[in-house]
Amino acid sequence: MNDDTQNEGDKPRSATIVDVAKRANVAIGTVSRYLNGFPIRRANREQIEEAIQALRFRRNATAVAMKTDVTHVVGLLAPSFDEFHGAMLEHLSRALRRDGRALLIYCHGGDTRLMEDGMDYFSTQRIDALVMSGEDHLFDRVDQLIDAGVPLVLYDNDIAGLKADRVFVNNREASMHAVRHLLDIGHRRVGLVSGDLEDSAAHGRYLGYCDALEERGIAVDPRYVESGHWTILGGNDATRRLMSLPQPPTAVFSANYVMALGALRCFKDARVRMPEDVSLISFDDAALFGLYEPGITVVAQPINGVAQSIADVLERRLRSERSMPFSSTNLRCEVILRGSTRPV
Amino acid sequence: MNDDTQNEGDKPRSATIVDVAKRANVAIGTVSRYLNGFPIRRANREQIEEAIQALRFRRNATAVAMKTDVTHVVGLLAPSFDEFHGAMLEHLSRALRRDGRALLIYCHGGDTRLMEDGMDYFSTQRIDALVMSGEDHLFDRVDQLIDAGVPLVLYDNDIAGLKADRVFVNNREASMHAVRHLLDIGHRRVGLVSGDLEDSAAHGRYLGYCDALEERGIAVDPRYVESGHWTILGGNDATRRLMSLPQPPTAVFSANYVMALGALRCFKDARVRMPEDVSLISFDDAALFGLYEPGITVVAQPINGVAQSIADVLERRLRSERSMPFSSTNLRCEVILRGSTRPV
DNA sequence: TTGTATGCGTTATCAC
DNA sequence: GTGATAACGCATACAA
Repeated sequence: MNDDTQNEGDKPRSATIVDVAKRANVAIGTVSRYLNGFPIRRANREQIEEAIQALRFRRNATAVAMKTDVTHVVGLLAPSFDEFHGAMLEHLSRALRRDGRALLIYCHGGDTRLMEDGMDYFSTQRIDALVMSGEDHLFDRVDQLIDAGVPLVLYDNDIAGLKADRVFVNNREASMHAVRHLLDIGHRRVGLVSGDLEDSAAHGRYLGYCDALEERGIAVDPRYVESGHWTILGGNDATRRLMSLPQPPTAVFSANYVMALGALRCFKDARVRMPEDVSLISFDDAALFGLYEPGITVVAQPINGVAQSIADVLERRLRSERSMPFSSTNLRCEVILRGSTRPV
Repeated sequence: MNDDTQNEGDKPRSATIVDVAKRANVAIGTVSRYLNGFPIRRANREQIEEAIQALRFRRNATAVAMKTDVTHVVGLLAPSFDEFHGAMLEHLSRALRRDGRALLIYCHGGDTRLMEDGMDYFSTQRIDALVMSGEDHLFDRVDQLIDAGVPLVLYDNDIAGLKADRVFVNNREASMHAVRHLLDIGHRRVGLVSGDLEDSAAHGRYLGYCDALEERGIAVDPRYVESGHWTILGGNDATRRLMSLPQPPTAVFSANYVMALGALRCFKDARVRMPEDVSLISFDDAALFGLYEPGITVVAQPINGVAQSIADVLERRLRSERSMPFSSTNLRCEVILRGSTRPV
């Protein structure tokens, strides 16, 4: 009866609860109950534990998922894993892990086809929930997924009208503070390197920019608003257009850190000195922004807070009532003053 | 018989192949064969396709995994998702997706307990393979996973003695080139901010450093080698120790970009000018390194190449013989000269 | 080709 | 508490 010989090279069959039950001389149901923390007669418990050890038994998560329809896996759909989304992922991964969940990731790189493929993938993969940075034209697909019973948490960028939990930052207020700071130190011509304005995040940051200007009685001049489409190249182009205006801005506000990289590149190429010739403030803090000479003033997002909030709302929705009302969390960003902004 | 009413708020039961078969008036086996691309009578195919559309049927990946013992999910165990590992993750995610696989991630942050928990998690989760940046004291756990039939791919850092595929970069040669460059421009006292020397990556980079010095007849002085333990704070400390030597180095080589951040911070705090007072060269290229004033000379890893190689070797091993001999890939890094290194 | 039946490893529902 | 046994959704061997 010695069955220890595994097929060399091939995938060995690992022990199941049936094997454990046999070896422990108990019923399979008893083993299951042990595994799920239900009360067990002491003698049986010891037998079972011995068997589990000896057989190196590990519960097959796939089978559990199939029975219970719960995978403990959460999907994450993100455009990239740059410093911002990477940090986000890292914190979220850790926070979810504390609740016994893990992240299945899909990275679409802004490519529409890939996004759709990603949604497709997630709808067959039976995830417990989906976390994503919203993309407007995915509305229908996401909506279907929700209909199929998969809870959704939106972060970073909204998709209006979806039955979902939301965790965002106060884009509008934070941007207003940022621009207000520039106005406070005397700037009057402030350029905005914006994200795609259809994106709620870009829109919010744009509105905050407007708020600050209007508050000081400065009319919003559309020529000073250029979209950098969230990318480094786009940010570079946008900044260049801004700086070649007849009256170039004396300060630039970039709606994310990637585009700020493009702006820095532009300043460098055009030999525009910062902060002597132009001030810069950017959304998102990056590791090097504090080290860069001069340090770059930023609006720092509470990335860990966002991650934890996502994990929290997920835990509540998944653990308790799935029908609880949808929540909308709004976290505060912090303006960190550094050397890149100075009075005109 | 109208069963379209879903339990409001609760998880709706989604259509199975049984439902599809019923509606299409074919046997369940036929549907399965259709799904798996086997030949099907035309009339049946049309019926089935209609049913799938109407029922919004999506194949249940969990059930498939249970039957076939293949999940199409690959585990990734990484210390963090900073710029390096984030980029790695992004490329790997995309490369794997092309072969129909996705990544289940676990981030341990260098915490031993979390690493072990991660291994635990992956051994119940029935992943098709595990990709990881090696951690020496995980040898036993990883070995068990391999015994359980899970192929392993090591990248970034090795664990010696494991039956695994390996995808690394030429740490030793690349480091030699980097240090050689410093010597070429006249430096004689070159400091090394090293990673933990037990790590193969750190060791390789250290050896390359030694190679270059010895090649020029310069003895390796242990006082010029300080470990920064891969972290920003560690790198900062290490650099500080280096710079407070009676004869401080005129050039510093940092074994990764995170510690280079610490070095930069040190220079900044100590008002050591770069490159006037000290030259710096770092392993890994970071987005801001090219923009930083002066640009930072780096040894750039072919991150995309690493990711693609991992995907390739995985595809081969998973698709064809699981028993194929283990491969070891070694990719070339590229030294990118920028302003942070200059002749003494 | 197609239909039928069995099993993958668990959980859950019964009687006992 | 425990032991049988029926699912879960799918793939597959086998007979038709």
